[in-house]
Amino acid sequence: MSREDQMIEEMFNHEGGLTERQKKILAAAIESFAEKGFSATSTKEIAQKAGVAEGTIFRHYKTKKELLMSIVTPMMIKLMAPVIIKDINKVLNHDHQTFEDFVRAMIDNRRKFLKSNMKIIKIFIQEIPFHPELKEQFIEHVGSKVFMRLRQIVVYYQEEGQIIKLPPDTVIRLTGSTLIGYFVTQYAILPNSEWDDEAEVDATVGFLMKGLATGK
Amino acid sequence: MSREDQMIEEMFNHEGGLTERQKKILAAAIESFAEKGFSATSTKEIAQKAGVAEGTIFRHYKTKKELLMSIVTPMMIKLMAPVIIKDINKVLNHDHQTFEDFVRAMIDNRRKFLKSNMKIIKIFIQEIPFHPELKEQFIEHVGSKVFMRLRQIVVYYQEEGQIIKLPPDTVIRLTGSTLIGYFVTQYAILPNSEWDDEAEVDATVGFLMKGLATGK
DNA sequence: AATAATAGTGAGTACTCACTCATTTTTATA
DNA sequence: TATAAAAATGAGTGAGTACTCACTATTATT
Repeated sequence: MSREDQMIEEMFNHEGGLTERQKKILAAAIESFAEKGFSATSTKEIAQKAGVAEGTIFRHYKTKKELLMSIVTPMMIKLMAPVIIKDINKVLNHDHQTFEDFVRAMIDNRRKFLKSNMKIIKIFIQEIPFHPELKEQFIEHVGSKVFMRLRQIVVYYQEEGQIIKLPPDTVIRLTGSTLIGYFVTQYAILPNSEWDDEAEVDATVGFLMKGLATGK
Repeated sequence: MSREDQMIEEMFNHEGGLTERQKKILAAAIESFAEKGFSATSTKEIAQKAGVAEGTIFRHYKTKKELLMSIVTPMMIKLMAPVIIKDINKVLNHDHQTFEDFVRAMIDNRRKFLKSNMKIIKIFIQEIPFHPELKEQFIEHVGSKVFMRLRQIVVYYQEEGQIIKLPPDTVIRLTGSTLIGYFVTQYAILPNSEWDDEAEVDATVGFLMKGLATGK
């Protein structure tokens, strides 16, 4: 395990050092922030939902905003970790022979992440416009590192002749748009409707592959 | 001009019957809601920015929320109007010979709409998660009508043999994801960066066309 | 068992919130 | 120009707001 891997492992387990009450506060805050938004949620409400005195919240988090950040920041670490550790290695080790293999693996991987972090991701997206630090943190963590790796991956498959030689950033944008659109439709727009997932995944991946096929 | 067209015209000009002070209040509210969010904006702040007494706001709008709705609702009418009136007719009149012509016209059309309604659209997107009525209104106006028309358009080009015969809703999703991704990248993610728009539009449209090409 | 350190409490603080209403200012009508 | 109607005002209202702090309960250390 590399030094970088260890760093990330530590960041993951950072949540381990939480008291029982702290966990309750976090759970209550996640619930309320996701539902009503940061601004419209009162600390009194969080305390009640957590079954804790209001003062207890401020013993652990200096401000309400610090509570928000302690929910959202670790999620960003989680967001980037698998991309820069596992998937990139699989590509470089030729575990994913085709770009399609890679995309399908990404879909699986990101779906799991989405499902187990729905509420926190919701909070993150909802609050990004109002807290510039969030965007900055995101660029710092995800933007620089993940993007760099994704560029490498794209260039790799381009040089293999599997996908069109557009600028890598453009390829990432087109692929990202398509996959995010797939997830948003399934989980945000039509969360309760009938949805033939196998067919939709096939259509989406098929569309992507044809759209990015080499011009030859 | 059909009865439906007239209805929409009326809805458009609904803004006409506004006093000078009302316009100032709306402008101030749009500014603050877009920047800080609905919940974090106080009526006092809006009044000050508009150069108006706080009571004046409540003479025209019973509640702060009614003020929000009076900003956001007309925008939804504007959003759907051009789609259901102009573009659909052009398609049915064979003004857009190819699906590519249609997509490019849509990009132009929606870009103009976006540019002249940036802040209100920002407010709408930011507040949707916290006000279920907004989502319901959106489905009622945009969802039902616009979607129906888009389905017709897709079926038309499918029967012409220009695009693949996936379920129309899937085609709309893939096209929508691609175009929304293009706009979001340009205006929300990289609003200050260098961006070769001609190249990006060509890449995006090219990707779409190849991705949706018939399998023949 | 005594002491120290940490965690938890909830009433209290100064302040802000959306909204009201009696009063004043502006506009329309005669 | 006098009178009625409409619009605008801003001090006032009670109900919150995030956050503090003197105090109590619990846990760890000697």
